Amino acid sequence: MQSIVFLYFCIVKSPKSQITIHDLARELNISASTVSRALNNNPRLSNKTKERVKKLAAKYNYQPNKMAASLRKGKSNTVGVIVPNIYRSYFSNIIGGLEEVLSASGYNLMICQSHEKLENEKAAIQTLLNARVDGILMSLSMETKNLEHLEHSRKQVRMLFFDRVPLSTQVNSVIIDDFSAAYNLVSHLAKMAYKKIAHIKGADHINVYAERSRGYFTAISEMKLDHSNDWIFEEEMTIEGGERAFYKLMALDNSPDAILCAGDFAALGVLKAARKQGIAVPRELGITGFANETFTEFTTPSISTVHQKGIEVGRSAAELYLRSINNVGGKQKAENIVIKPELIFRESSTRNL
Amino acid sequence: MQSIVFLYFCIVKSPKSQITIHDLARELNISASTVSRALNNNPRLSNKTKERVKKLAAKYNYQPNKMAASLRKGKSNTVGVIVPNIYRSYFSNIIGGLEEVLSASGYNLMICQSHEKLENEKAAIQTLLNARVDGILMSLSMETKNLEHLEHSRKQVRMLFFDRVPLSTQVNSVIIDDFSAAYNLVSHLAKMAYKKIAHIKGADHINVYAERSRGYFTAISEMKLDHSNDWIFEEEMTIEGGERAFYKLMALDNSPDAILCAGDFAALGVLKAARKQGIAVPRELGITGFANETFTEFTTPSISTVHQKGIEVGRSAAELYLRSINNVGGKQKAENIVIKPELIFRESSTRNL
DNA sequence: AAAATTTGTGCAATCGATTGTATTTTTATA
DNA sequence: TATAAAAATACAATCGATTGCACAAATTTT
Repeated sequence: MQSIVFLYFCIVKSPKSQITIHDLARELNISASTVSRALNNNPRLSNKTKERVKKLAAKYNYQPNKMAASLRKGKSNTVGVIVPNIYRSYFSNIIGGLEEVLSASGYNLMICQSHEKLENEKAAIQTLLNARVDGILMSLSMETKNLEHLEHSRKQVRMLFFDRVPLSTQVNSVIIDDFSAAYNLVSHLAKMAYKKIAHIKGADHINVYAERSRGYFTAISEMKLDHSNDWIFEEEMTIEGGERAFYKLMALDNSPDAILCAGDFAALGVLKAARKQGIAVPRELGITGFANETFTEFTTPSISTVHQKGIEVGRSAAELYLRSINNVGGKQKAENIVIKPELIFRESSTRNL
Repeated sequence: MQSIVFLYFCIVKSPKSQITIHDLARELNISASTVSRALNNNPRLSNKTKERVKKLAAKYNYQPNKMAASLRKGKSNTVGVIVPNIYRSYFSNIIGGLEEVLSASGYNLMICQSHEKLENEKAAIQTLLNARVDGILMSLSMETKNLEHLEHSRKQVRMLFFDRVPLSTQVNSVIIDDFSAAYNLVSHLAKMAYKKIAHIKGADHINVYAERSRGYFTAISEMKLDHSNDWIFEEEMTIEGGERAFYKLMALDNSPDAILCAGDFAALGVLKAARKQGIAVPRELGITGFANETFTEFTTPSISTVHQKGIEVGRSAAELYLRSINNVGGKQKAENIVIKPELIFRESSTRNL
């Protein structure tokens, strides 16, 4: 008796096996292939049959098994996405943009985070290849300096990079114009009569940081502004990184009066430390960040920064990806899209002269 | 000639078809089933054979086709996640926690956003069912008032809810103790000698908002604090919602001296409006929020709020899910886990008396 | 040395949908 | 009416991995 009750629980609780085209075919006394064709609107079938099949499918709430279809078609309609992490608003915005475009074209997203570790990046690629994604859209982790681990995935699926892209290889990519953004920030600071502009920079092997630095140096030299090697610090783009750099800069005989930070969190660190030291921002010290994190709008003073248009980057990446897969025959040249970011001038760098 | 060149491009550019167990079997002169067993460490095989197979698999960088395995096993090792959106830090933290635990157990995540729309929620469920996920972990959208659309998915896959959970049905769920959090915030405000505490509340059909309100009302009545229906506003949890409520509250003859907001963005709206009106926070007006969004730490004054421990919620949800699937036979009672949130007292509600 | 085990592999069916080819049915034409 | 053409549908193989069962080889037991 006991066991019967037990069995009853199993039956009720375990997920019911789903309806297949064979079930439908049996009930309609037709073959499974006809059912398949009916559901896919194959022109070889009569409308009458199509109607009958669709009606029954609707009645039973038939759900096609995508795995079976994918296996047969050799195409999963899923694309993998790897980002350093989804916490940062820039990346979650990119994902939003990707999803918007790709889901409209019938693709699913499988999202992985590298947490800035090469190991995780490799593992994520494995996972996505096993899941037989049709393509991988990714942004490199901080630790990724060489691209060997991408070689065999490149052979198996279509790849596309956004934001943190390989410097060397010929691949489809979407980035923003970090160079101009940094250049224009310097120009803005100069207009605000800041004379000694320092730079807290990120690691040079990451293209975005390299470009921001290049924009800074180019602007400084073209505008013939004061400069000094003492004003350049490579740091982590974190609050602590910003604080550390700030204290070192303020300890100099010849301290700067403005700091271009390659990231918002570093800018925030500078701001916190400045407030603690009683240095007036923006009057005595101008600060700019990068990324337009939500908090930059609400600090006191609010922080000038660069809106990287994540959603737009995501959309462009998705569109470029779709274009590349619909162009299988054609000679494919790597396409590199550059999105113009938008400078947002706020209190931290705006002073009345 | 032209066509040959064309073909050449096709071959080079199109993803190479991947190695299968049959390829390995052929090369080793054994059967595919033996290869499969070797790779799965089946005890019936000799170590010698296993070694040979594994070595060759490594050499060719063999990737098992998960779709084929899933199809055969009737189990995809993928779980679907539906959140209102991934931009909000609470949800991205939950996803982080889910991923941490589930990926360690060999599961992949497929993430969908409802953007607070019932339509999107339904579509996401369809998509996940088609992808044959093993389970769906979700948080309801704002628009979801009735649960009919969940009925058939409940029959097909295991479901689990977090944060925004169904009020009625018996299902596994993970929530935080919103009631106590709100209760304790009121108690904290009372300790700070605020006498007239208002409440900007969310929609009552969402459990989290209902619980926050209940905590507020219970505290007010148990502590015998002043109260008035004029001090209660249901609003959207946005900056604008907070601003609107603030102006209405300040227009009263008997204005409150503290506002318990059911969300951080509303609290931020209140803060912005108060600053604009020259009302001193926290001296003249106490403010508290909910969610510990990043910006709450960096506003001036910083905002007191509730840390909802998203990562922990995500981990618990994942663990509960794993427990539930490993317990197929057993009588399954719905389990409801409640995480204790952490109150974070900052400047916006802390005054020296 | 013959019989009984144990161990190692192969065969073939299976998961569910798709699709080239074959077959049947219907309609049009001679 | 017989025949050709067109339309509708069925058959069977396929995608790649898994697994129950059968069978063969090696080992142990009697």
